[in-house]
Amino acid sequence: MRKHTAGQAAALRLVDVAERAGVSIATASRALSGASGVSAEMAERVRAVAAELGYVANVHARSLASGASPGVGLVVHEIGDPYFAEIASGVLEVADAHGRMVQICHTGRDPYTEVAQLRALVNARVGIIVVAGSGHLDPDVQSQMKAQVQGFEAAGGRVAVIGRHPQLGVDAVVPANVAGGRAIADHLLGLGHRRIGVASGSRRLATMADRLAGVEQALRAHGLTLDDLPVVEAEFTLDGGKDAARRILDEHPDVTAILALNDDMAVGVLSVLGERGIAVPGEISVTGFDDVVVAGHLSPALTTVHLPMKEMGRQALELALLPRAARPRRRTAEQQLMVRASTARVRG
Amino acid sequence: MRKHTAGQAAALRLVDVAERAGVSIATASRALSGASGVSAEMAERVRAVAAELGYVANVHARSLASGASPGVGLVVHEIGDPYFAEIASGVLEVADAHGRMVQICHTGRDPYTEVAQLRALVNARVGIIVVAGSGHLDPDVQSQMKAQVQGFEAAGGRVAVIGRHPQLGVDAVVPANVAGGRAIADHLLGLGHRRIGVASGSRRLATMADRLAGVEQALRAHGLTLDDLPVVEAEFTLDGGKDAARRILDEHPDVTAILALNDDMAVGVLSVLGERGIAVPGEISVTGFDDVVVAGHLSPALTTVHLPMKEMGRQALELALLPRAARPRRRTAEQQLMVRASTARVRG
DNA sequence: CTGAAAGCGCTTACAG
DNA sequence: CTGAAAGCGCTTACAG
Repeated sequence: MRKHTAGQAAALRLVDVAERAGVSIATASRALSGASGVSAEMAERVRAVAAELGYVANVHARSLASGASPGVGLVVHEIGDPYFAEIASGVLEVADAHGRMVQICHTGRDPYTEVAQLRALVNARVGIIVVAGSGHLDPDVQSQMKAQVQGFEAAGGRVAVIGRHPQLGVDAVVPANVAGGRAIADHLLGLGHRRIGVASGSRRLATMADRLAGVEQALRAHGLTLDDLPVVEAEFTLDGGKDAARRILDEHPDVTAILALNDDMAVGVLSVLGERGIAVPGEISVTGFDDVVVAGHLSPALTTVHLPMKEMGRQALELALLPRAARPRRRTAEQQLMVRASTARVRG
Repeated sequence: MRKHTAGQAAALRLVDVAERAGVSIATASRALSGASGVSAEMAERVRAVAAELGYVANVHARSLASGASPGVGLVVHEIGDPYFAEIASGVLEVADAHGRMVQICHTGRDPYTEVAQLRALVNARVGIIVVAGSGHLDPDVQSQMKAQVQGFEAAGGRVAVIGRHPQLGVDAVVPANVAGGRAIADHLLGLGHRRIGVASGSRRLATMADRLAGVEQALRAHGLTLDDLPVVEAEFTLDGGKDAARRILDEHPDVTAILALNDDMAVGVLSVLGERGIAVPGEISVTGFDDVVVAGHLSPALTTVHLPMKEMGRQALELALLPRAARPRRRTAEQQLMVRASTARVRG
């Protein structure tokens, strides 16, 4: 007896369609999957019957039989974070257009959790994986990531990453983090700032390394290096930004600007400056990075580096939808400096 | 020959574990799924072997054989929207804790797309569906939703919704939208505002109806009704807020406050007021609804109604994880008025 | 408690 | 081009 007959919901099966169309399930299967080896009229008839009945293939049966899966897995650090939410939006848009479902995983910003989520996705037999978090500089993390990814691709899976993942060897959409870091630091230096506090996330992340490298390039043109600046590491979040701001202000009360390595941190920085009654940009200038949607509406409107997050999400999935290339593809996502109200010429 | 032997990634199967443990696959299956009918030591041995080998069951095979699926589907209007991103974060957190993967779907705010996504999820054979968007007042939409949901639950699926969905008859987490609407309108009225423009999303949404009903309750205490106010319908987004603000200002230049029915719209309203050089709250007060994370950091900090979005996401999935009850459960998510800098006593 | 066997709903060589 | 049959990796009555 069929399962689920308790409800009226018992889904149609391929046999139902085949019977109604007067063909074998083999023919019905081929017609529906668009495979060759069926006459045009036969295929048309089967498809018409399927459409009429509202038949949709059971993905589990299909995946089990074919070994392939249409599912796409998306790994983000934290979906509540606007940066990842906007990327996810782009991924969903493209997935939708291709009739694919996306499974989404949190890592909570822990690299080993990321490896575990990757494994979970592989076990869930998705056909494509998009990793939206930055690569990690730790060799142990890298090799574990690489093992998962290679196993997955060897089995026919496709993966694309957003951000630089050293050594991973897969298709990637790489934001212009170095150029962005250079641009935002140049902007601050051009306004006369020299005592710049940097609010950074974990420096083990490739994203952080790249943004800092850009900052360093700009500094060098002015005879400075990062070592001359207070660079404070904290969580790469709003609360982390608060934390970093407090430490910068307490230990280096003479800073005239705080350069946060993402907008979330910048919001936290603004919040602490507000609490302490420090005027922005009157007394201290503040910058962010990413340009999340609300950045232009903050108090004050945030000077930051724009990155096209949604587009990055779209491109990553599009890359992964392409057949695997002999050598990994790489798309660069351009940055753009957005000068707004949170920065001004250095005081005094 | 086994599939996938091209790569080293050929996943282990239950037979591999069973062989290694010296038992039948039936016993191995029972041991691993925690079913009864296996001796404790046998079960322990099998589990040890599975752990050692790193075996994870193929979800597709398992779902196909058992008819049940551990997957959870999440339907949101737009994942790039902070309201839904925060809800999703809560859902993912609980899903993670239960070892379940979540498939996420966009509706683009279209009710018929929502029905279609529901159907897609049912076809994907998830075991649980969480619908995060507001219910719709259109009877045709309601009956289509209901048909999908009932079929799904009849087949053993579980669904929970966030927001009021009239007639749906499923477990629900319902935010205190009426009370919130009353509170925010009361606040404005208490400050002396009478000419209040309302920036609303589609009034076909239950959420909108409820928030407006709350506003109306507050108005009545002052001898007013909604009909006395300019209520402008637009997209329930930042751009929709801009649109609504322009129409309100152009057609009713005498308003002293604009009450937006969510924070996204409020941000758009603030943006237009800024463009036109209208001081907030000096000339016009502005309020939002939801209290997304950045609301307190906007320019000016937004007076709004706090809703615990992440917690709502958690609760919804927790409800859906429970066995179906005789009558639908309902949890209320409390609101809290957050008075910040965007509202002030009416001028002159 | 344990195992042999049927079956879940598909796809895909293999014949014809 | 079409179909009968094996097989994908599990679960679950059914015997023992």
